[in-house]
Amino acid sequence: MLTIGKLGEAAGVKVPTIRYYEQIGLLPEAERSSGNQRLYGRKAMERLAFIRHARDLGFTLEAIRDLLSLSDKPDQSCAAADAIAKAQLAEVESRLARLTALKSELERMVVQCAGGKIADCRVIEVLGDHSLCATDHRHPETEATQ
Amino acid sequence: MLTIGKLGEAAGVKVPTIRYYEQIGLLPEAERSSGNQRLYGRKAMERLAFIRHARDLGFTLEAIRDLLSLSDKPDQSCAAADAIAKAQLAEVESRLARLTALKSELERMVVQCAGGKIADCRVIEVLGDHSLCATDHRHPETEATQ
DNA sequence: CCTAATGTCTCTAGCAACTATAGCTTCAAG
DNA sequence: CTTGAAGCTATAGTTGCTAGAGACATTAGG
Repeated sequence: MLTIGKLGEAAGVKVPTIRYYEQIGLLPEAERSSGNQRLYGRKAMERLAFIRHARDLGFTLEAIRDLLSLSDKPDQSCAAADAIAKAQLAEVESRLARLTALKSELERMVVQCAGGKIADCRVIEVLGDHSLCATDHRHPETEATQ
Repeated sequence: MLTIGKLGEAAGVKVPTIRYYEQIGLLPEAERSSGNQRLYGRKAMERLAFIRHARDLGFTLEAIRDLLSLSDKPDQSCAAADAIAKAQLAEVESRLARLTALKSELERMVVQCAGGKIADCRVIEVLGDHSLCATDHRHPETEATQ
């Protein structure tokens, strides 16, 4: 049985994060030692590794919750799991497309900066006037962050 | 003079977001009508467009704050603005690299899902076992998992 | 066996960057 | 003059953690 610190180290997840996952019900309540410290076995370890890997792939905690509840029902069709993964793939592809456009605009901005005064700075100018920008970000509902 | 709703529509920014920007000092306090409603002129419109465009490019509000204060000093060197833009470009490039890796792993997961039962589902399996995954995310030092 | 240094406990609050709700007041159209 | 949309303030919620305070548990060294 591992204490929370060892588990975190093994899974690459910080201790407060593990407690947070328990709090929101992603991990079951851990067993406790006589001194009230959390103890984890192999099952908890695997579940945490699953969560972390899915987080690394950008799945939201909600999606992970769904995937975990699916993985508890091995006899059902995996269509739902497939759908979640496909949605995630679509999300990643759209972010990728947006980021690629962003990158080229930023590159143009940076290259054009001749190192003079602010008044002549292309960075400021391009940001101030959307029409100087080739790319169209008219209604991006998706976040650029994360 | 525009009301907040018109301004928001013109700039593609939601009304509560404009009030939020004012609250955190990104926009100056707006003039008010006799009935206490905010009124905006061309200068506010340009400033909001600048913010919006920079947000679209993924700049944080802090970076935008810096860029705005730079743009108010047209005689200074634009090295600082250039540095902010370069940092943003580096950030975008690193996200891009990560997302590209993510995309290929998700694609593999989805393609391999044969549409059977959860017990055989590659999506669940790959998520549960990091060693099934070629790409190495986020914790290269802790991941001797093999 | 005692002590000091970690590790763990709970609880609360904070971060970005908004978004939503409630309960008002003001404004423009008919 | 009335009605409905749009505005106002203030507060709280969102996601996925992270940081801090103050108290208890465990462990390594002397």
